[in-house]
Amino acid sequence: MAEPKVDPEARPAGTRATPTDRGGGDGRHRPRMADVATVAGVSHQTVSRVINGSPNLRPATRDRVLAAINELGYRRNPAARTLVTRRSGTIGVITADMSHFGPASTMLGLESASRAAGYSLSLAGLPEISSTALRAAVGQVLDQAVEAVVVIVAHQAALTLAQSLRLAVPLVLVEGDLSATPLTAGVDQIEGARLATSHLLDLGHETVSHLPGPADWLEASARHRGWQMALESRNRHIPELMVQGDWSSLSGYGSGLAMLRGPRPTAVFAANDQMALGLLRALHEAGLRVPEDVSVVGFDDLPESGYFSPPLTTVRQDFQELGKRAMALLLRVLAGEQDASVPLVEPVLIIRASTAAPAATAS
Amino acid sequence: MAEPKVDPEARPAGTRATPTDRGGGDGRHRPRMADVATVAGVSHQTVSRVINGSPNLRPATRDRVLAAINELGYRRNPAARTLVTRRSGTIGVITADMSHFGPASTMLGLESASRAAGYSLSLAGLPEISSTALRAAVGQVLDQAVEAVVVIVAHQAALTLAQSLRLAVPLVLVEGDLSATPLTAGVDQIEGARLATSHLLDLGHETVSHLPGPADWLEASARHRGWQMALESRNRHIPELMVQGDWSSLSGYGSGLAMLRGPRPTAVFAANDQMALGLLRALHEAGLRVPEDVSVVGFDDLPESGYFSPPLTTVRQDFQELGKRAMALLLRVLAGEQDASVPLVEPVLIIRASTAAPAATAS
DNA sequence: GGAATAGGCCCACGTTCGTTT
DNA sequence: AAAACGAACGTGGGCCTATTC
Repeated sequence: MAEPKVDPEARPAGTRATPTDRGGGDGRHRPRMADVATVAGVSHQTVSRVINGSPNLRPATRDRVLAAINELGYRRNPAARTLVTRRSGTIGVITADMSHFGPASTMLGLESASRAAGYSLSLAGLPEISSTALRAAVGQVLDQAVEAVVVIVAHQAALTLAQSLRLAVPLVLVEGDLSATPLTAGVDQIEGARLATSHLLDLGHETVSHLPGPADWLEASARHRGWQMALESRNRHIPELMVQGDWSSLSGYGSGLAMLRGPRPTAVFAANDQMALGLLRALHEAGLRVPEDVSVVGFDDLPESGYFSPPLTTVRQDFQELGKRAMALLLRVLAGEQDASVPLVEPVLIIRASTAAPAATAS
Repeated sequence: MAEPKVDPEARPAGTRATPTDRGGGDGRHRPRMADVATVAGVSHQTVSRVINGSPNLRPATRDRVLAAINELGYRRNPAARTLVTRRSGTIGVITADMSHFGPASTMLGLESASRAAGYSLSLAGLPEISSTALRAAVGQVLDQAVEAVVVIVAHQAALTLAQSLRLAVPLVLVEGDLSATPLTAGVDQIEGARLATSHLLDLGHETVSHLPGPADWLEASARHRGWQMALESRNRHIPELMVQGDWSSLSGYGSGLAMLRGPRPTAVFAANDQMALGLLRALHEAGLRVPEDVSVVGFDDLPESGYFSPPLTTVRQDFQELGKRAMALLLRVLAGEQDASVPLVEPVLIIRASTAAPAATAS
């Protein structure tokens, strides 16, 4: 285990501060409760009472203590506090790639919700998606004595781990599926995929092709299922899947090129906006017009998606709300609620210019 | 100050665990060092020595302790450790909008670098960009007893705060300017803007218009300056600024529309890729071709930018590298280096299809 | 003069460090 | 040389005493 390699205080390494070092309240060290007590002329326990809002306090005393706190710039020591209360007030967050819009926005929602609840966040990233890396990340946050763990990695490996791991603290998985894991917050991916597919069907398309995301990501498989269910419920032919993407625009582009070598679909539902963008590009380069020749629907509604060429019809998920729900779920579990759960976030279809009725068939 | 509202342990509120509660090593509680010691038949100090790799240890003892640690699943208590060592091993990270690609990627780099150095990250988000919110966020991480603070908010307000604040711990500002703040890591924005502008000039454009970002963001003003310097150094006319954007595609679109009402430039340097995208959209809707009628350069190189219509010529910044440099800088400062600094990250021009020589002028 | 009310004292939390055996 | 002892980090909780009306 790597250790911090440096000492933040200018004291020579190995030297310990002796009690006389601090000289009873001079400005050299971080003041502690006792220093405040001295200045206010009370005991440190009274300072503690003031800070924690005990009701039995003479206003004059409280004011004196508050003034002393202010004067010294006192902040309580979270380590000492954690030690005695056995509560760290910290939640561990594990994320795979926070440079992506979805997870990053989820973290944003999580952060504001956690702060509102008085918790702080300790972060752990995943250098790669693997069971080992996940395990290491869990260990990393556990070493921070977190009171709970949130995993924003909607990957099969994370699901498996969540199911197998027996932690002393609750673990919430942020994913988009109604899976078998007890603690889950997510967006209703299946409904989102249905929305997208039905929209295209409603426009008059005979059927809809699907550009799937990586199969081991839970959102990808859920969207795949939703697409399939939407077609089945209307008794439509289920086209062969397009070449599976990896969420990136490049893979969407590649899948689009591959698609163009076969019979051309009139409508495509791409598993996310990035891949949809790559697909748009491939279609454009092939001289096909969107939506006249091919309609395209994405998923996510990136901030940029409304400015693609053409502006992309897509399914919006409210990631920030997702983060908030995950936190709400956690709070309930921490409060002791047995079978706590939160409803899935409902996705919304955003209709723009990349979808239209198919050109008159075989006319 | 909001407090965590719940108790993670299933113990009734208000009840304290008495020493007999834990029953000397049963599985009910998080084991402590003393439990390990009991199992291994040594004192708890010896366990500490094993964990901290003290040289004076009989191998047999070490093995026994290690076995006990394993058997009990012992993890040391960071609070107790922090209390006595006066080191939290935690760095506070303040970010304004981590759902954006830049800051999020920077955090990614920061996270991996900090973990490698044995530090963990404590996160604080900004509900809004303001001096007050910044101050609150700093307070929030300070309440975590962080050993240092990284501010990923390249805003004027953050710069001002960083200069005025006298913290007991170092504060590194991640921004893109060679400003007067002592502790800074950044990408060379001026050079990036120069790269973009010169590229357009080299293609034969008489001059280059600029779609600026919000003036109170340091990157925006640096890019503005870089653009201006590039034109000046070649004695080119400096066109009036386009309507200032707010980094969003929408604002780029709006600025584009406004531009089309005046004399049309042949080349535009947009302060980021999102605004460039909005501009592309506005140009497209006006029936103008890019790059034939207007050349456009962006800044950032989003993962999507290569798939815009047309693929966007832009200036790439390596955000992850930026995060790593910020961390490297911090480590040096924490190690006591007086005038520590790290070189700016060099941006790279990525030439794609949105730039070309101007159409023959006044032919 | 008995009940509130205000505030002090002791201890424990789980580590690490200097000293001693 | 190897390991135990004792103390200390700064806070919060239980308990108890000294005020106050």
